[in-house]
Amino acid sequence: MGRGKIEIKKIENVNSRQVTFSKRRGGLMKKAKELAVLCDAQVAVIIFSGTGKLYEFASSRMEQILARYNRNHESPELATVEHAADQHEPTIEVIALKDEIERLQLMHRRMMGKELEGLTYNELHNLEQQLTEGILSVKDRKEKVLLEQLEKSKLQEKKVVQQMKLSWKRFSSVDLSPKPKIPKLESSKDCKSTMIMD
Amino acid sequence: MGRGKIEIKKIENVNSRQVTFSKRRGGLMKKAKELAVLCDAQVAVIIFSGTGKLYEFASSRMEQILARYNRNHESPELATVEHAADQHEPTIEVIALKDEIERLQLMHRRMMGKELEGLTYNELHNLEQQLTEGILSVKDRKEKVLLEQLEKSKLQEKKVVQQMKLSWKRFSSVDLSPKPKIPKLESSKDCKSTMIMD
DNA sequence: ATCTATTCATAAAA
DNA sequence: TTTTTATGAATAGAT
Repeated sequence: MGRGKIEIKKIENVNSRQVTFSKRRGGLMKKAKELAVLCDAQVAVIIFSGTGKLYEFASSRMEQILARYNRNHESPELATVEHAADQHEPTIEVIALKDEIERLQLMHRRMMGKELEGLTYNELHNLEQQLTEGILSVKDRKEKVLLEQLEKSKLQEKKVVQQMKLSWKRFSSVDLSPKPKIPKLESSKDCKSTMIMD
Repeated sequence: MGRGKIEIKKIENVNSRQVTFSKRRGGLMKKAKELAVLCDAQVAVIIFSGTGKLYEFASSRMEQILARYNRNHESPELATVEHAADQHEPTIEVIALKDEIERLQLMHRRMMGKELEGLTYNELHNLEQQLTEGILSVKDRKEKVLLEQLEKSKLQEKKVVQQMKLSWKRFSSVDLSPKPKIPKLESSKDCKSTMIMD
């Protein structure tokens, strides 16, 4: 229905794909609304653009239609299913990957204490167990990190103190040192602390 | 688009409403499919006829689209973390999806207390905070589930007790009949106690 | 976004 | 319901 017939396959040109999306989306929404009004039907349309933006139409509250769908979906013998449509071949892999992401995200949200509604007591218990173990490990690790930092600090401090002692000795030129000094070894990179005088 | 223009309002004639429904439903499904293919969009259409029959179209798994809808709908301001790159080669999208899975899996392992080596003290602290909040929510939910179960148990118990009382009464009142019937206790949730007759 | 030449969808009839 | 056909709608490509 335009200046020429088109083949129904993915439009490769990004710009015209976007334009067509916008036009046809509007058309689809209009048709959905007309169907709902003319035929007294309950209609819901959900569209995600290629860039992930959501568009929706619902002839009544979307939640209600989806709830009804979920109920009716359980009994397939009562539903006429005009299902389509495996597209090209890569989409199957992509769909699988997206499903996996979905699953992982749900798991993550549940570990954050969200969307726990569907879980049984045992599942909740296992989740709590996991979280408890996680916390213990994290606390352990935190402690270790702190200890390491402390150790480093002490070492640093010691070096600085030694450095200062040395400086002091040289400055006062008094040999009170009980033991002869081993040649100074400046191993650390930031122990540059400039020797005064000489 | 037909032999005459029509007004968009409910068609009162039942038969022509039915005919129009059938035709326009087909048209809508076709348009939905075309939109999905042409523009690489994810499209779902759900229709309940006036008589309650379900018709559906989904360009991929309906469950997956509805799940995605639920996520996006709850927080419209949070743009879905969809691939930033413009897809021309499916491999780019696939790689992006795999990376996301990688990221989510690492996050998950860290919440389980594994692979914490690279994290700073602050990151560990935040992680612990998250886990703590998660545990609190889970414990809350667990308690709620237990309470609900307890409530249900009590109700069930009450029903059973009533059932027994009733049975007892009948038993003792007709104990002169040749064959006293002892009704069986139905363990079903809806103890319909259908023991009339005699 | 707006404009048309075309194709498409469909109302009415069969 | 499905098919046919005349017509109004939707829209592809251009501006």
